[in-house]
Amino acid sequence: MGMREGGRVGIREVAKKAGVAISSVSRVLSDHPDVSPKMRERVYAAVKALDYEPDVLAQSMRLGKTRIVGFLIGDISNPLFSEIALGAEMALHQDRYAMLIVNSHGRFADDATQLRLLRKRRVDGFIVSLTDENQRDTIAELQGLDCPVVLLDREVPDWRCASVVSDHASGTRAAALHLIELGHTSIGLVAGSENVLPTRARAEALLAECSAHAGVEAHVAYGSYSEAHGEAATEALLAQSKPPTAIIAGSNQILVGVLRAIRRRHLRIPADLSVVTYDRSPLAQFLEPALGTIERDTRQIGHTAGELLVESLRDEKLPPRRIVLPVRFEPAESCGPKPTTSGN
Amino acid sequence: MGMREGGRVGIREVAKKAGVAISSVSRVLSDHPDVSPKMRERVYAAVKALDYEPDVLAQSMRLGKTRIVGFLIGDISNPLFSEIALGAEMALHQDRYAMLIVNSHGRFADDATQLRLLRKRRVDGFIVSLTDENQRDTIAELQGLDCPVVLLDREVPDWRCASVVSDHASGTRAAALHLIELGHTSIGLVAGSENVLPTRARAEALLAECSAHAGVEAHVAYGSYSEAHGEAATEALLAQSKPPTAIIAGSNQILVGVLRAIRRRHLRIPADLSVVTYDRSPLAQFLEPALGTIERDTRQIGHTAGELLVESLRDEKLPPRRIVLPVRFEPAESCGPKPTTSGN
DNA sequence: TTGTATGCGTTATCAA
DNA sequence: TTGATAACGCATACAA
Repeated sequence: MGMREGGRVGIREVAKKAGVAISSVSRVLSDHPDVSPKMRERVYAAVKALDYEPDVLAQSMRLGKTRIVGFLIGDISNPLFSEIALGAEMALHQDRYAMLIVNSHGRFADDATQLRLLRKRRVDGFIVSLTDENQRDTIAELQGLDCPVVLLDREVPDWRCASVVSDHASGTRAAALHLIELGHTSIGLVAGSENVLPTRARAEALLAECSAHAGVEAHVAYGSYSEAHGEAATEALLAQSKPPTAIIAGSNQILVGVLRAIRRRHLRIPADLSVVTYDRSPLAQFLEPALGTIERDTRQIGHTAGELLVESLRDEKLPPRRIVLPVRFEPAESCGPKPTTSGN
Repeated sequence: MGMREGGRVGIREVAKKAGVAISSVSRVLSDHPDVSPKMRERVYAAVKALDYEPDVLAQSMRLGKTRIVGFLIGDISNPLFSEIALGAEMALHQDRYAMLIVNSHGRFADDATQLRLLRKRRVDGFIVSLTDENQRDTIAELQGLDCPVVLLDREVPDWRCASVVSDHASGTRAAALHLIELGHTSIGLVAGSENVLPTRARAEALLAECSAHAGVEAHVAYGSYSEAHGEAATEALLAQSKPPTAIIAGSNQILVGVLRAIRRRHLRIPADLSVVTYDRSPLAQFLEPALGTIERDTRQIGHTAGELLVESLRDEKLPPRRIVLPVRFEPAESCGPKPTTSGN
């Protein structure tokens, strides 16, 4: 082993051992074209003998690149995000990028703070899922970055940026149409924050689909992506004089709240109320009845974002691409015909 | 703004602007005790005027510290792990540590590979949840690290290391006792890999509790933490001549397989078979019937691990601490009396 | 208390 | 094709 008394073994020791210049060692290890086979051999022998590993810190400092990607996300413990993170990590890992994950904890002010932190860490690129697309601080911070950024299901006003988005509209329209065909004339959407693209895209799509059918109306309850909002908004929707007969839950967390409210009111699904949700969770398949689900391949979303970022990292002058990924609607028993009695 | 033509603004520009030496700027910014108030003022003024930010890369290289912690985990998309990761990130973030997450994807060979990657990245410390505690490569890599490590629910043979573990035995004993009191005399545990502490601790506890009661036997099916194993192992257990009348699922993923097998056989819970599972998932509360659960505060596990690591980082010569966190058993309707008819 | 000068471990420029 | 050497941006030992 090449254990040196003081600390680690550096390129100097390798050069000395191989009897060549430091610069030659560097050239060999960075695959410079102009090196003789003999030189290669000697250097590699010394490297192996000393068990030398280049110091990435020094390399980063010299090259101005860290080969680290920053990943800003609302909350890694959200299964949706953690799946995306895994997909991204797999894509990045293939190109030897590491991933620094930071959470905004759903606090919009933390978007800018965490971006700044990542920038200070000198990450080479960003994958970003903002909590709020409209904060001036956040936008300024984003625009100030002089490295590739991939937005995850987000769009920032007046800023062209590479992004990976899901085709929320199509999935939502399919679900709405299904409910309408079952006779529902009032559909509630317990949505998340208006400040992110998916919420707006879904609400728009639902409203559009409903408007396209005479006598069908939609109720959208904006709020946060939380159980609490899911529960409260469902209560509010059902407390209306003419409550919806079908409800769409805007996320896994919201779904929990929706189901809580439904349980508290002792409503039967779908006899009293039809339910649809976005994004499948692992145990959903065992719920009774099975839930109609608007779903997408979360792993793929992350992987695509990772690939797109790597692509931009390879050639920083590439025009920003916007990739749209499919969304499916899977009907299930939780979607039934509109109840004939209007009471609850 | 301190925009410089070429690149970023460095400490040199600040020194020049303030009319002081580079070292004085450095001292002020690193809160050196011996600096006059006047100097402080001038430097901070220049810093503010130029919008100077120290280059962490250069700092890291100089200090030999990155203020980054490496987090090795089986699979961040596993809700259990992602909750732990969130807790850890919160603790680390408080001490201005960033977190580099890498996944071993449940492949034991990747434990060593990913650890090596993190080491090359020069992280200051590790939080590690191994896929396999007994691989020589992994152990060698771990022992070769010359920085603090916190093991997550793992223990490495013949190596003292700081760790955060759950009190698996107590939760498992409580569940077993509950089932035994309900009259069950054959309890199946669909466990995960024998190569990690939780599996062994749980199996041991179950076997011990069963042995302590005359006529009660336990069947442990080891395997992987996967749906596939959950399903296959459950099938195998139920196909025995004297199948268990209660089954404990070793993880969320295993639970999915267990429930699949149960559904395929059209067994009723708990009339035909009682079910208990480890680790609560978000939608579990809406399953019919509710599942008896052996659970713990995953967020706290991560947070504790983060704190413990920070503590070790503060004083590297601290003796390794082992922190044991509580595990609760929450009975529910899925645990019923032993079926009187022995058929299935 | 402040300034000067060296080195951290590389890569890259230039000359040989 | 190879070698000597100057940065990269900062922290610190030492001198003043």
